[in-house]
Amino acid sequence: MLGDRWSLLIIRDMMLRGFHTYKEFMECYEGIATNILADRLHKLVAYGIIASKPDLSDRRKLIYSLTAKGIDLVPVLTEMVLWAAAHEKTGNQALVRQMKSDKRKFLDGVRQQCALRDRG
Amino acid sequence: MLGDRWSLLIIRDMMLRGFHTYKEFMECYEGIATNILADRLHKLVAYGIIASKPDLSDRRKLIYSLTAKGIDLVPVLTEMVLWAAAHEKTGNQALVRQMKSDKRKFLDGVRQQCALRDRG
DNA sequence: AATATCACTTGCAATTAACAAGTGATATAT
DNA sequence: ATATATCACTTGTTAATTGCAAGTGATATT
Repeated sequence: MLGDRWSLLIIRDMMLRGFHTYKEFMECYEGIATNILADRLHKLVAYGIIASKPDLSDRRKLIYSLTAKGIDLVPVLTEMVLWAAAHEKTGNQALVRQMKSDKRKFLDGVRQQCALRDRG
Repeated sequence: MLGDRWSLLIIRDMMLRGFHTYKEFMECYEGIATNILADRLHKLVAYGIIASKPDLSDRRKLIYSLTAKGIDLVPVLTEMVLWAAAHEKTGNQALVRQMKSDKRKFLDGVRQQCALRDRG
C-alpha cells in the first residue's frame, strides 16, 4: 500500500515541507512521471491517507491535505528520517536536531501544523 | 532503497518473527518470485542492513541476520505496525498490545533478541 | 483574443516483476 | 554407493509497471 518509490516521499513532504499541490511535487521530485504522480495521489486519496479540495482562489488548482489517518503516519516518517540521518548522511540537520531533542513536542507540532493547514 | 514491495516485509519478519533463511521468506510470502527474493536479500546485504553467513550444521543453508543498521530500523517498523493496527484491522494483536503498553521496553526486547540470534 | 498555467491523460518504449524451469552444492534414504 | 530430496539460488520468458513525450480541457493572465 505504501510499498512503492513515491508514496512515502509524498506523505513526508506534505508533513514536513508543507507541500499541498500537484505542481510542488512535480517540481520537487526529479524523475517522477506525471502519470505516476497523478496515480499515487489518487491512490492515497482512495486509501484515505490524503484528501483533495478545490482551491477557491484559483479553480484550476487542487489542494491536497493529510487526513487523520495520514497524520497518524507522522511517527513512522519521523523514525524514518531519524534512521536515514543516522545512517545515510542526508537531510535537514536542523529538523533532525529538533526531532531528537524532544520527540513528543516535535510530533505534536507537526500534527498541529497539519491540522491548521487543513482548516485554513 | 526500501521503496519496494518486499524489503520492509523481509526486515519486519526478521525482527518480529525471527525469520533467518531464504526458505522461511519463500514459504511465507505468497506471490514473491524466487529471483526477486534473491535480489532483495542481496540488495539488503549490499546496503548493510542484513548480513549472511553459512549455517555450520547444514552447509547448503545461509543464515541471514540484521546488522546494527538493520536493528536501528526497529522503531520505524514498530510505528508502522502500530499505524496499520490502528487503521487497517490487521496483524498480531498480542504484539500490538505489547508495543502500546511499554514501547521502550518492547524496542529494547526486540533489539536484544536480534543481538542474541546474531551471536548464537 | 491569444497565450500561459493548472492538473491531469494518452500512447509508446523501456524497465522491472512474476512465473516456470533449471543448476550446483549438499544432505538424506535405500 | 546410488538415487532422490532439499537448499539457495540462476536463467529464460512473459506480463505488468514505469518513464517519457506529447497532448487535453478548464481556468487564469496579458
